Amino acid sequence: MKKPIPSAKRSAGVTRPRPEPGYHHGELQEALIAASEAILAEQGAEGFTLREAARRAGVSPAAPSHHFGNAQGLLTEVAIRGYDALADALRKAVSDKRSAREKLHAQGMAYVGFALRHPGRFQMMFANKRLLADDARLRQASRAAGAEFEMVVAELVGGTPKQAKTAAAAAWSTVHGFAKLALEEKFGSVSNEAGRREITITLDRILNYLWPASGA
Amino acid sequence: MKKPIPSAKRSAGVTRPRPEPGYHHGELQEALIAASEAILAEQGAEGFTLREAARRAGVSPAAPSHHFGNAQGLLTEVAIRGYDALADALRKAVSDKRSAREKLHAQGMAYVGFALRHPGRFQMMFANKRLLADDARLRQASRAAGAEFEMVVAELVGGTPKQAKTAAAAAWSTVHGFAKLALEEKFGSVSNEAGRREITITLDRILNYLWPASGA
DNA sequence: ATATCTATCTTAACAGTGTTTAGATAGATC
DNA sequence: GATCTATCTAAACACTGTTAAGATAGATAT
Repeated sequence: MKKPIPSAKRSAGVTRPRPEPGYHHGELQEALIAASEAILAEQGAEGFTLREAARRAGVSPAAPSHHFGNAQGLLTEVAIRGYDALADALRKAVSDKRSAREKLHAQGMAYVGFALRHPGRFQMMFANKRLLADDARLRQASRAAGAEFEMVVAELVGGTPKQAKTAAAAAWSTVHGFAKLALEEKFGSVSNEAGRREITITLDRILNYLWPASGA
Repeated sequence: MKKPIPSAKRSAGVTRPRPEPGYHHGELQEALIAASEAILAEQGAEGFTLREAARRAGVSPAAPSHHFGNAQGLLTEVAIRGYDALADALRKAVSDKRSAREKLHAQGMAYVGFALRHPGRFQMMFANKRLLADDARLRQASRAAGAEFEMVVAELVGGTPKQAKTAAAAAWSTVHGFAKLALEEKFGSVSNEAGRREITITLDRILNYLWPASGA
């Protein structure tokens, strides 16, 4: 009758001693998220179903609703982790780079690399209608990933904050558009390693064209 | 038993005299495509269902299969018309422009304008998994729209064909990414006219930043 | 230790989806 | 006017997400 949806009571104070399944699963939230990510990795964003996620976690189709409300709630959690992973990748990409231009270049490559390596997750992260688009944590995670871009771009272009914001939007649009078009096979096959390597080369050329060494 | 799927017997030689509904609809293909486009306009890409399209056309859920095979077939036809409309918009955008830079700028604005004015259709055009991605006519229509870009970019950059292709991919990626991110509300609300106008201004700035008046 | 309480999960059902099969109907052809 | 063929319907199937009601297990309190 009541719909509790605690959704974040798991790590409250003391550690849980019994993590393994019984009637009470114990780790259902994590199991459902892991199952969802596995489906996205295997079948892509269109292949996800709530029932399949429940099946893989070994519970009934109704079980997820107690933890996530509905499918959107579960996918929102998956998307948040996706944005966190993306932000990590963008952060790692700049770690060993000197110039701002090198950093931006590396971030662009890392962004598309993430999309090509995790297409299902990536597509779901930007499938607003399948997520709780107004969720505060989701918006924060998305913003945090975008901030990684803005920092590097601000270093590159200098200028006013407005100019920096414009340049950041430009960089994000370019790599995001390239990733999306690549995943829709507009630049050739993406299902084999050879195709992905060629696409990577194309991206490299695009970034060098738009942000040449001489500076903009 | 047999699955005919004529799919293009409509305008074969003589004109059809009786276009209005009976048991034989007469114009079911067009009616289904129109219904689908209406759904996409009203509900977006996620709102489309084959049964709803059939409902609007006044036929049973099984009727579309005789003309389009399945939902992918119908949506492929819708996507083809979408690409045709997009190519038209890109063509019209350059018609009154002088310099190559003006043309590219106008095309970019037109591309995003199309996406913002027809979000459902636009999203469906790039939802490969919901279409017959290998359909020859679909690929041709998509290529034709892309060619509008390549022509203008070749005029702008000159250089080798490879350089032109890189530049075209860069331009397409940027405007496509911007459109996609805008539709996912990453640049603010897009549901009201004020929001759309601000987004248009942002795009204008991005294009001026990436392709400045001084030339590249 | 026993009873109670509460979170967790199941069973069952509902309305909806895309697709297939078999059959009915209407328009065109001979 | 009979036959033929394209077109559409009716019914069924296996799915989907979600909800309501009830069972169970673990924790808490007595």
